[in-house]
Order: sequence, then structure tokens, then C-alpha cells
Amino acid sequence: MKPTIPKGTRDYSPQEVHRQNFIFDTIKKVFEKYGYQPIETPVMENLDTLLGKYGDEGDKLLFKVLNNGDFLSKADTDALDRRDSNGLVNSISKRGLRYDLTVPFARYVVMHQHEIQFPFKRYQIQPVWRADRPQKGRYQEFYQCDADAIGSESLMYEAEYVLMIDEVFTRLGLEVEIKINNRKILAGIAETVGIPDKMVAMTVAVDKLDKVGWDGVANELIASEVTQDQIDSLKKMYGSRQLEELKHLIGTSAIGVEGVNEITEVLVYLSNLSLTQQLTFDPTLARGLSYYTGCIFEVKSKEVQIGSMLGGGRYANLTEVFGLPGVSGVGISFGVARIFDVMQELNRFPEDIDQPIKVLLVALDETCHKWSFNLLHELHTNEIPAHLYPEPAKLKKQMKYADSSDTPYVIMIGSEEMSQERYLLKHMADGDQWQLSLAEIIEKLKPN
RNA sequence: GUGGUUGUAGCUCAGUCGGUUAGAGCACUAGAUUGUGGUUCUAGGGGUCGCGGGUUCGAAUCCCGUCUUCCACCCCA
Repeated sequence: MKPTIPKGTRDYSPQEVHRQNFIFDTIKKVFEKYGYQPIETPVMENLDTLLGKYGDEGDKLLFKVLNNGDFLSKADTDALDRRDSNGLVNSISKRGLRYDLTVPFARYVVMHQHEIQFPFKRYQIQPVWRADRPQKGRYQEFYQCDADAIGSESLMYEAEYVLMIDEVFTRLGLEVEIKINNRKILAGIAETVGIPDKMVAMTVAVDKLDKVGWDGVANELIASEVTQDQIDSLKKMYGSRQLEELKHLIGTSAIGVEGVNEITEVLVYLSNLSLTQQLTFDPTLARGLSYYTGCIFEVKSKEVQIGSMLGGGRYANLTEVFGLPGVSGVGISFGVARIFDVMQELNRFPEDIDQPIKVLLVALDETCHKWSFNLLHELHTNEIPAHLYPEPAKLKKQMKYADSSDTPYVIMIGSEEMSQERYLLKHMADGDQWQLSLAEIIEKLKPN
């Protein structure tokens, strides 16, 4: 058979794993520095934990896991006869793959509420799955790195996430725009314009403003039965993207003012600190899953055309459906596959993260090979990543192996070297070589 | 989920109007070179032309289906 992998998935070869780990480590270091604790949750959740949390679109993108055993005998035969896939799902699937890390976290918080000190700050680095149609930078399986703080309404956390985002992308050597908005502002705008019932349609349309312009937005809104007057009014609201001006325009909407005040407070927290990346208040930003209620975040690359590399926001009541009302949380989620693709395209990975094997031992005959096995052990004892070619093959073949696997050093061991206990150490890149004792070699190759 | 696009050697790609045994570069293997990789030269191995069906005397080439890739929507990290 011809081997393939499912669509939207990818293999990671050694170099790619090293590079992905570099991203994980960078994010993890920042998370831990800010006092976040790691947790992990199962790849599968019960379907009713996941359903209804991401909107209708999200539900469609959930991977369902077929029940074990003779699931068809328990299937809803009416739905089956009608060829009604959606109706059939309940009776043949009770589990699904996690779609994000936030909803499983909310479930975790409720289940473990008695062992948790609130506010609880946790981070989580695990893959998630979405049955989306793949595109560049869009996969069906990808890692998310989430940090969330739950059990506090303080806007300090929003400010803290801006700092964490700024630090992570700066450490990765990327140039990004951090966008921030607030769902309450969007609600306030909808209210002011007179379309509070059409807020979702409005945000979805306005989110595309930069892409399709006002004509495109207007067309979409007219399709949602928004009047021309209301569109004009909306256009006026978005005439300026300045917070002060918006506050004035939104003045009659209590929730809108609240949203503006929240953004303002976040900016006050940040006012005495300097950011490396660009932070923008963007009232067109809709973003986020349906559970967001307050501030929302997004990060876009300023260097590469690709979807957002981070999303996040505040969810006032996500734990309520699991039986724990009144607990507010806020968090961010780094999309590692996209960050990886951006760094790959821009060639931003440091060079020294790709070299696990430092030296290849090359033995010239069977006796030397056995002897070299002891040398190998000595190197390992001294924490030097080393590899002995598995047989005393032709020198050319062994050298070529070292060369094409990018091993920086080779040690040659022949009968002469063996008897003198001084070995030939060669640096592959520039061709320099020295006759050295094992102790000298260890000294030279030892990690600092 | 909707519309389009792509698939030929391990990789990147040629392949005319449907016509004989499907090619190139790189990579790989061996030798030139019995203690030195990269450069060079010589020789060699490697292909169900994504998969299934159809049209035809004859299909990599045309048609249908399907899978995959990428793109635009939708939505998202």
C-alpha cells in the first residue's frame, strides 16, 4: 500500500521538532515567569462538553469519535433511514476531539474547583483538532499554547497578556501587530446604530472592512436586512478609530461605554511600560469564539500574509454551563503551526537548535570498533552527544554519513590511534584536524 | 460546507495533436580513490503517470467519480 497521512495533518522531522520545541520553550518560559501552572487534559472530551460552545460553525468542525462495539445496533434507525447525519450523531458518537483548550479548561476548573485557589492561572500546550478545509497555515491538527487566568474580573490580566504576547513574539524575533477590542464596544455600536439584534451579523461584516471596504460591508449588511440609514450611521461610528471619539459617539449605550472604559483601563495599566511590538485598538476586530464577552485579542504578522497567530479574550461565564456560575476568566492562545510557518518562511530560527549529534566516531577495523565503543561511552558520560558508526565500513562511507547528517566533528580511530591512545579529531566545516587524547577531546567538545 | 486548482522517479519539474520502450536536473548506489566528506568524471538502480471506472485499435494526455494539495469564500490559531 501507499502510505499517506490524513488531510490537514503533517509529519515533523527532527529539524522541525527541534524548531517547534524552540517555540514551545520560548512560550513556556514566559508563561512560567508570569506564574502560570501547567495542566493537561484528554484529547477526547464528551461531545456534550464541546457542543454548543463555539457557535454553529464550530459544532460543524468538531471531530466526532465513533462509539466502540456494535454501535449500529443502538443507532437511531429513523435518522439512519432518513440519511440524517446530524440526527444520527447522538446515537453513534458520544465523544469528540477537543476543538480548543479553553472549553476543556472550563470543564477542568468546574471538576477540580475544590482543589483550586482562585484566581487560578494555568497554561496548557497540547494539540487540538478542527475538521476545517485545509489551506496554507490552516491545519486539521495543530498545537495551541494557552494561558488563562480564571476567578477574577481584574483587567490587570488583560494588560498582563499584552505584556506576555509582546515578550513572546519579541523573543521569537517576529514583528507583529497586537490588536485589542472589546465585545461590549461592539454591542454598544450595534445598540447605538439601532441593530442590537443584528450584532453578530454586524461584527462579522465589519471584521472584513479592511479586506472588502465599505461597499462590501454594506452589501453583506443589506443582505442581513440592515437599512441604508443604519449602515450610514455605522460608517460614521467607524469614521475614526480613536478611543476618545468612539466614547463620545457611543455615549448613549451603557454597555458601549463600559467597553470603552475597560479598554482604557487596560491601557492605563500599560501606560508606564514600553512595548516592543505595536499595540492597536481596533474596533473592527470581531474575532473570537462565541463565548467571549469582554476584551478580545488577536495577533497578526506584519511580515507574512497568514491568518492570526494568536487569539484570545475574556469569557465572563464559560463555567456556568458546567454548573459553576459567576466565575470570569480571560486567556490567550498561541497558534504554533502558524508561528512555525512564519518563522520558517522568514528563516528566523536560530542555527544552534538543529544540532543534536556533536561528533561521529569512525572506526577503521573490527578491533578499533570494539575499542571505540568504550570511547563512545566516555563521551556520553561527559554529556557529549555522540554516535559511533555501527560497523567499520569504508572510511569514505562513514565520512559521507557525517557530512550529510551535518555532524560537526568526526573522531577517527585506527590501529595507530588505538595503540597511542591519541585520536584524530576533525572539524568538518573547515577541515582542521588534531591528534588528541580522549581527555583533550572531551575538553574541547564538552558543552559549556 | 461552496467554488476553483493541483497530482508524472526520493525531491523539483518536462512530456507536442491521444501513438512505439515516459524523460531531465538534483538525490541515491558502485567505481575512479585500500586512512579523509564536500568538487569532478564514469557506470548503475529506481515509475501501479494519485486512485477507481469509462471512451478509444491505442490514454500520463480525453470524460466521470474519488482522494490529496493549494487558492478564494465561510470560519478560525
